[in-house]
Amino acid sequence: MDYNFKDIEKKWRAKWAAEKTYHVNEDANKEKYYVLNMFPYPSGAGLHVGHPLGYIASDIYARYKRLKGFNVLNPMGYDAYGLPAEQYAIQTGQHPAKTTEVNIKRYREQLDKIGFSFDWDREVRTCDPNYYHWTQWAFEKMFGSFYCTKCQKAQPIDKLVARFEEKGTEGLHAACSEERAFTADEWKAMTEAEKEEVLMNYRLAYLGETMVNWCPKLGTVLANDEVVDGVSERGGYPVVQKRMKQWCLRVSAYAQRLLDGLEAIDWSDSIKETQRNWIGRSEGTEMTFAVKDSDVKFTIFTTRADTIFGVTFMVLAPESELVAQLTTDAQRAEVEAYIEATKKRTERERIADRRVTGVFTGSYAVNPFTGDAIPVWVSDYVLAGYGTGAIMAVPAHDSRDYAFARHFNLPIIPLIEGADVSEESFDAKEGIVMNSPAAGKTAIDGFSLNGLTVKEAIAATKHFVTEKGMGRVKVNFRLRDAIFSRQRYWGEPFPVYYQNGIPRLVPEDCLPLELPEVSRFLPTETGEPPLGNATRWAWDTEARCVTDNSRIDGQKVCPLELSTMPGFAGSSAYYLRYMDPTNNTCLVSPEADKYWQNVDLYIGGSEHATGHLIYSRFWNKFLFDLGVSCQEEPFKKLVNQGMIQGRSNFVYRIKDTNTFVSHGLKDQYDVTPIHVDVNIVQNDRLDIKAFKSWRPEYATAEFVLEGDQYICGWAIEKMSKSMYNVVNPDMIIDKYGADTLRLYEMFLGPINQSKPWDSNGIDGCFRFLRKTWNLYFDKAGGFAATDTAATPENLKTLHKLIKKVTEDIETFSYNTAVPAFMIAVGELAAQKCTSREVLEQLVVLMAPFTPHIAEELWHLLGHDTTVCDAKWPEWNEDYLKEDSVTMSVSFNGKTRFTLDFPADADKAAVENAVMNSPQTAKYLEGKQVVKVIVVPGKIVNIVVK
RNA sequence: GCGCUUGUGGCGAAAUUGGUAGACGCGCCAGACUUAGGAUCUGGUGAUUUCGGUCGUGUAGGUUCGAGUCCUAUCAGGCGCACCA
Repeated sequence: MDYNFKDIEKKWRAKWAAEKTYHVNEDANKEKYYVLNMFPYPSGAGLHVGHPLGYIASDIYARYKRLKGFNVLNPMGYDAYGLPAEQYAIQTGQHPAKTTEVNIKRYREQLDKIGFSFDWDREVRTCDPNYYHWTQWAFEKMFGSFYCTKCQKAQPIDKLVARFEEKGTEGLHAACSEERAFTADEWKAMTEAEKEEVLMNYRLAYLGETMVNWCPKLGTVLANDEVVDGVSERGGYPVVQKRMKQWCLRVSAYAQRLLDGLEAIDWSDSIKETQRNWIGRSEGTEMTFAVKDSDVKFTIFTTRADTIFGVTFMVLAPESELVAQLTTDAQRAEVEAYIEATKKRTERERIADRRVTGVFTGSYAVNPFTGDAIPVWVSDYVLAGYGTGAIMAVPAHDSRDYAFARHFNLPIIPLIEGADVSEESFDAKEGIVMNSPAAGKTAIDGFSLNGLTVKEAIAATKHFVTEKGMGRVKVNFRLRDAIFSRQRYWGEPFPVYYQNGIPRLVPEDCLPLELPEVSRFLPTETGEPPLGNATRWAWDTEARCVTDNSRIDGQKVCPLELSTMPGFAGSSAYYLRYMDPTNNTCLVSPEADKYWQNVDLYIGGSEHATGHLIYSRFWNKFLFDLGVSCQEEPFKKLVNQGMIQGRSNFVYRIKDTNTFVSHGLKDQYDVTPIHVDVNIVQNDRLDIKAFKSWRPEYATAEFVLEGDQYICGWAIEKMSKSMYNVVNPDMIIDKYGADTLRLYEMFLGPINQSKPWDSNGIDGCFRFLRKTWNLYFDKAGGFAATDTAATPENLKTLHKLIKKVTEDIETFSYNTAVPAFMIAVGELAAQKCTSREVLEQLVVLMAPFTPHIAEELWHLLGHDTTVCDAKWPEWNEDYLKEDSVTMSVSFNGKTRFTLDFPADADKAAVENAVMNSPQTAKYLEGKQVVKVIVVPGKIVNIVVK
């Protein structure tokens, strides 16, 4: 009987859907296991073979866990809001709601063909009002919270208000945008607008005026992780720095917890390291400098407090407010010209062109240790957003300061014994400190660092600075607050309206605030949000509903916020929503949350390391503080699947002709390589007929063949339409079936490694499935399983396989599990095994990998339940025991021959037998035995002289 | 520049974690069956060799009876961060 994968797969897919085989409910009697894939953004191009890689890997694990008796949650949904979806819609001239709908349908069709065990009843879409209700809800909670740095958690903003009423900011521990100080009386005297403005400084979701990444082409601001090399990640358009009022999330408040949380989760070192880098914790000192002939004081941040005696100039960021205060009249024109010039440069230009630039302000700061006057400069190598936007420059021990000093001819004072700073700075934090202070000079209170190691000197300076009130020890993070508004149409609307200019929340019970229809949804270069085009887009505070724009009167009917939330908003807590996707009263019920806890296994690409994977950890920590999520970390274990690259094929056209030369002969001609559609090439052989009809201009093409074949060249490139190397899973499934595709994708190599797709090896996997199928049928086509007992040989093969496959699944080494199946099936075929007990367990082992064929065979074996409810077999070591072991005998580590021993032979017996064997005698001629090493079951090594 | 990661046949890759390197698959070679083969089945396949061997896991050292595996240095590729003071 033939392996008719088409009928088999179609039949079971229909049945699984009809019987809701993969639907799960909370079940207190069963242990839960939560498997999750990063949900896809449904692009217009559909799935290519790279997309399902992670889904297949997680599906195998989900099915395995189910067979092991766990109650497995394995959901799927769509990340449908955001920039990519909207850009696609704009490019194709359609409404994003429409393209999203169409794309999702296409995705679903493709996904359904691969035989996943997703519970589609739990599907979520980020653009669905029932879903984004809870995105908006979480935003409202963040707006209504501040971060207490003492108890290290989010707290209701009311608590902060109560505190201000009582004590003002005295002894306050709260994360904020800028430090402020006021008394209770001052607070009470503030107007409502003033109070609101103050509270914005502390809210976790706040309206802040900051430098943002503005992308004119996309017509929106972007978060830091959405900007790569100074251009937008989507589309590659230039990004400029612009001061704008934007909604932000105070992610920075959670920086320490985000860092600490990494210790407890099972993620790869590289992703953890990337996140640590992004969070960028840096312990240093803040020191205050006075300005000569002025009342102005300013603070700098340094990790090298020990180098205070080597400070020869100070530098301010061009955006710093201090610049205006410190610029003298004589220098004003020059400074203003410099700042104008800096503003014009985009981020990209600043990165590309690292010329040293800067200008003197005319002011001098006073070194608090020596009283020396130090010139204050402005330069764009100092960033406004980090530390205090001002630095003390120590050219001898910082390469950037060194370059600056060299360029402007400023003094360089070495502070470390033996450091040669004639050519470059000495940046390493090592060595013995000198010149601190220089010989013949004295510092305040006789302070000296001379003779200390750098480490000791840093500590001593910190201590001194703190004690004398000259500054404080400070931890800085590179992690910035996330900019949360986008001047775009296709995203979650903010549940915010403005009453007399003060932002207010749309009442919780009025959520979701639905995205309105607009006449034009295209973004504008000047940044007017498309939502401004909606006619009904104001909030009636009395009727508590959205109303007409025309009726805005500043009191009862107020304008709504017009920007929308960014792509990462909807993807930050979707794993919680899967637990309880249809709940209309809360994001997730406490019962569902308590049962499913958090994601046990999360699979997705490592490109989200500094985006989604930070934001969702932040979001979950916030919900944890609220008591909504019972786990602080959302994803216990993370597996990063590698990218599937494309394998392009080339034909070689002889220049100025329509003749194509086969790959092996191309060097004899002057040829142009041309990409050819990989779908008309098999095993690098061109289907000439298909090629001729591929494009009209090739209809008359002629060929120079090797033998009677045209061999194509190949190269590894990104999988993309323009390279004609996109392999569509539908075509593979049509030709070989979903089971073969699943098996082959796993067989391709380790799951976490990037690798090119190469259709060449797929036949091997198909042959294996056919062989497996044939194992269950006799020559006449009858079903072969009988009630004969399994032979010891059968059991050995089977249990070897159970052990190998179980261990490989547990460690995600699917690529080595597949060969184990191939070997086992080969052995069972050779053994002519027909034993039902063996064949049945083989089917269960295969079920996670190739569910369709397994289900078919399971039913042919006489079961009327699904194979998903079978029990994963356990291996028995007794069956694996060998009667005899083959041990290799080496001389000085070089293997010479092998000998067989009984499995239970002890060291002495083995040594005795080896030393008395004729082979050994032959090798020992004229040599002297120094030592004999016996590793039972493995090797005997004889050391000779 | 800093951090992470990977280097093994013609190709994708294995290697019980220090014990016979190259499992398994692709490709290639030979044979069988075929009108035919880009179908199927069987066998072979690291290099070299005077057929005894010898050499082989990016390179150079080291530890060890024994190293793909551990240590040191170095080279190359991939990824991430990057004027972060």
